[in-house]
Amino acid sequence: MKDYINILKENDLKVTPQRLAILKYLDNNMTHPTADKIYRDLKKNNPSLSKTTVYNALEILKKHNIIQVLTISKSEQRYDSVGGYHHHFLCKNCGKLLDIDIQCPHLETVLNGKHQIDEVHGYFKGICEKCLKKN
Amino acid sequence: MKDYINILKENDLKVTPQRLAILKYLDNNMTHPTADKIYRDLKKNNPSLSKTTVYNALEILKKHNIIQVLTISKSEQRYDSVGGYHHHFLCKNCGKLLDIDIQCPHLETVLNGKHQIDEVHGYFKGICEKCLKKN
DNA sequence: TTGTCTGCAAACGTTTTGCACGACC
DNA sequence: GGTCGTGCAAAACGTTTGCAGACAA
Repeated sequence: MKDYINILKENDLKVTPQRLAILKYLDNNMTHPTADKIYRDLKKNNPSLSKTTVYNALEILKKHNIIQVLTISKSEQRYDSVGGYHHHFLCKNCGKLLDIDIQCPHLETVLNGKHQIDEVHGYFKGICEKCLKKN
Repeated sequence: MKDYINILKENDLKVTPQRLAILKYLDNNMTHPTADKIYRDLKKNNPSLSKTTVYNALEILKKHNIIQVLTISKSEQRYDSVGGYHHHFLCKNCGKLLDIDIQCPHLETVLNGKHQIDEVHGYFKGICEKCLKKN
């Protein structure tokens, strides 16, 4: 188990139970949840939790590059603990959001000659393996 | 000038002045506007235009792959006439959304073995050339 | 103690929905 | 005449803001 307390301290962030819970939740959750999903799930064990706190915590964790925001789904943001450089696939049939562990360093290299690239998001949409087999 | 009427007809879509205006606007606009921007600009020459119509038209054009939706900016969707396969760069400083005309066929090829890939979105974020020179 | 974080409620901006009217085949 | 598109208003949804009290350092 990761030392979430130190992750926060290393980034000069105050350690609060809420931040720890969110950090831990994201790190153990491969579903790339929305802020609302995080809120609803964590509220079960912490009934006083507020949505504002979830948004605040996500915002500050994002600023320190501890987590990243995915905008692959329209009209809602999904969150991801930044465990190595990877891309994402969204199944338009079942809605699952999967990690894609292949890269394309080619693109970033070419681009970095002109603009300064801070973030790279590869979003693929279609029908996932499981759904293909069903039909 | 493209034959927007035929684009609609080929897709078995009814031809209306509103759809034509939106199609033409998107095709001649490199800024990847939001639905609201499209609405505000087109309303100048067509005061009776409603937002619902803009959303309806964008939705049906999207379904027929005549246009595509970009989710690179958070909390708002931007639209793009699908003129060839390309990626996008968002400048976090000036907010400009630029077309990137390089590709990475590698990724899609690998992925297509497992999942069925219908859409590929490459989103790059950082500081654009112009903003870099200013500072 | 001091500055920051939390939690509530209200506001906000974008997108969606329900419905009546109008246009077109 | 029946289907589909339009336009208005209202609702829905995710997110942000203002503020008072609570907490971490």
